[in-house]
Amino acid sequence: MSNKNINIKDVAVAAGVSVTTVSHVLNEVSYARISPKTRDKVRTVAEELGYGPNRLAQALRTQRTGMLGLVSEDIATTPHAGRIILGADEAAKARGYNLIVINTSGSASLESRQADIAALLDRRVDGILYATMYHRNVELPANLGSVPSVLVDSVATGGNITAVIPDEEGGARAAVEALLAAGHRRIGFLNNTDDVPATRQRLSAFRATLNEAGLDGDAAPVESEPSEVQGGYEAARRMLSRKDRADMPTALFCYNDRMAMGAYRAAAELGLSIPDDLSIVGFDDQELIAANLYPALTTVALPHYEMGAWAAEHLIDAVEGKTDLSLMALHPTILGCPLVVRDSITAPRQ
Amino acid sequence: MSNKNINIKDVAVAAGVSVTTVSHVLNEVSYARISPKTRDKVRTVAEELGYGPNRLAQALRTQRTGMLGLVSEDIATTPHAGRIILGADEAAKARGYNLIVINTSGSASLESRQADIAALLDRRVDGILYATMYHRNVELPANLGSVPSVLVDSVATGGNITAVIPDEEGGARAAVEALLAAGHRRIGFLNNTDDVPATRQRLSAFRATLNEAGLDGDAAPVESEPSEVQGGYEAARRMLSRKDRADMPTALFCYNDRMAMGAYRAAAELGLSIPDDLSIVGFDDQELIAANLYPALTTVALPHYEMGAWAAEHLIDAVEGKTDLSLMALHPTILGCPLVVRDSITAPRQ
DNA sequence: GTTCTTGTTGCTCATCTGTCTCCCACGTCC
DNA sequence: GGACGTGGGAGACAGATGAGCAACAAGAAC
Repeated sequence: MSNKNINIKDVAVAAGVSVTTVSHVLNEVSYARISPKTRDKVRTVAEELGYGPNRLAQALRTQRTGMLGLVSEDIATTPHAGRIILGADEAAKARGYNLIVINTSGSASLESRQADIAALLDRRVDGILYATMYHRNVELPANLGSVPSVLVDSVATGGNITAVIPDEEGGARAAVEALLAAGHRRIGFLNNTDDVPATRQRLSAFRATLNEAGLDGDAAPVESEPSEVQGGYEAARRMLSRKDRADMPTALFCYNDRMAMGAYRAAAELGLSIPDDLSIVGFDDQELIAANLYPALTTVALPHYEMGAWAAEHLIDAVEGKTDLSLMALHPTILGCPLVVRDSITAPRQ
Repeated sequence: MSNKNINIKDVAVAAGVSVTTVSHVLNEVSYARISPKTRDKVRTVAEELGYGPNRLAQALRTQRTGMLGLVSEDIATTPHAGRIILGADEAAKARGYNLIVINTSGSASLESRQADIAALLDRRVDGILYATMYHRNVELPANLGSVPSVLVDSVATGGNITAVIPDEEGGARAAVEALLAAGHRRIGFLNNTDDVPATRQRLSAFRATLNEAGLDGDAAPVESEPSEVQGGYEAARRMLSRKDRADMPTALFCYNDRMAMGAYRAAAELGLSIPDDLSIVGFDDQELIAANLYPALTTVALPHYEMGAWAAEHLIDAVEGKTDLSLMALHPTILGCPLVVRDSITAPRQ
């Protein structure tokens, strides 16, 4: 398809019919009565000429562009953004849509983000996906509301916009349960210091899961540091340098893979071998880290691909009138965070 | 700007002038003679109404969409893709263009990649950026030629399409020179086994740089493995387990940061401390790894952001007739790979 | 057996989407 | 009657869409 410079009129002339007929045939207009012979002729000619409709003209007339705007915060900083884009792109492509991707920074002014949305609206996108790079409450540009939109990986401060987010609690639960299942009873948590939902939810799930296993979740050791490698290192040093040996955790649940990476180093320095002396679970499944640490890190995957695909899918449904987004806007949709088993968990010694 | 549903006619009516006049004023058409009063009036009204031109109609009329297609191979696999997109997006945005991003897989069939290009052409993008995720020769879809295009991070097998690639040799040279400058004389190279240009070019630059320093580059030790962490580990084990201690390298140049990560582990196992016993330089500057290893890895950065920006910039120049891409197509443009100094290099012992 | 009505089938015409741009019109002042 | 200053009209871009027009057949009325 799509030899530029061939338009519907060329096809009409070559097939010896009117433009209208070509349009009717190619769009399979239901009420159009056209003989099978003519239909064949039109289709054959269109094919031969390599005709593809000019989507601009089409969009102008039908008031539908088949384009979705994807504004993504900090696209380059994390590999997560790529997975969201990939999921959205594949879902969109499967339904004949394309993505206009615009990068914005999480620290960008509201005006600049508003300008990005405006650019998308000027292009008459059918809907907008607004993706943030970590699950938190965001303040949305006001003009976002003028077109169907879905939030990816965050919820809006004002509420009432459809959103998909990861199941932080479920993921944390899965991580802790994996440690419990391996036989661990003294489990520590290296938490983040940022005030984001994930921090609170992973912590509460951590405690709750321990409580449900008959342990004292509220007494379980937690050390908080910034969620980087260095923070993980320091939190782990503190936690693993406890006075009483019998008190020391045999397993660590880390807020993310980067902190887990720091914990690996702390363990190495303290002469603790992973997983024999210390089991570790991470969170995020940043493959570059998780798969490449030694031993490879068992961790919880964030469903970025799935969130991107879910968002695109439902946005398109809304655009096509198959769904009412406002109904879904009441509560964010929560997608599971599966455990990715590698080699960093085993039974505790003895 | 861009309150949907407000069109130029609304502005014309509200301002009490014709559509033509509004168009003339807003586009600052040079030959249009319109009184300052009228101009003010039109602009004020347009502002008040929140008018923004419908880019679709504009594009249909002017035969220019202000959109660039970016087809990116394996967008989600590496963070590099994000940097290319970011560079391209920022350069494009600065000139009023937007990007339609389409993902494709490096292993996708030529037809499927051709279909992606076709979708872009149907949307009448002004030009196409074709980004691959590692610098190699690619076979391009034939329909790419029908619109100005630029290859990012690779060169075409057929040649004669403008391309930007990283300066592999310069980067390797910088890495080796950093080791030489620190005083190292016995330097090993952990190379990749893939048959890509980078493999050959980094190797030849490695040898050449040593030769120029008065050393015997051709005798310098090289171990090749797949360019992953595990490969780096194995190559480093072999290289660092040489019979003769006096023969052992005091510094390692690694094909990429992942291999360097493997080398770190090998060094740790062999009781070699980095950088005191062994200096290491990587390549790629994958921040997640390079900045987070301990000690932080000195490495060579690939100019992905810069390549994306360069490509968008020159593509737009070509679209706007300011540049003739075919002139640049003769030789790929080469962008520098700067050394990123961290903590993994120091002077050799004694 | 002819003419008229009615119904189908097959396809086309006119109009619309929103914007740009070439060309023309009108008035005024020398 | 030009020159100048101001502004408007009518396509054109490429396609979508619904009303409507021929052509023909079958049945009805005479």
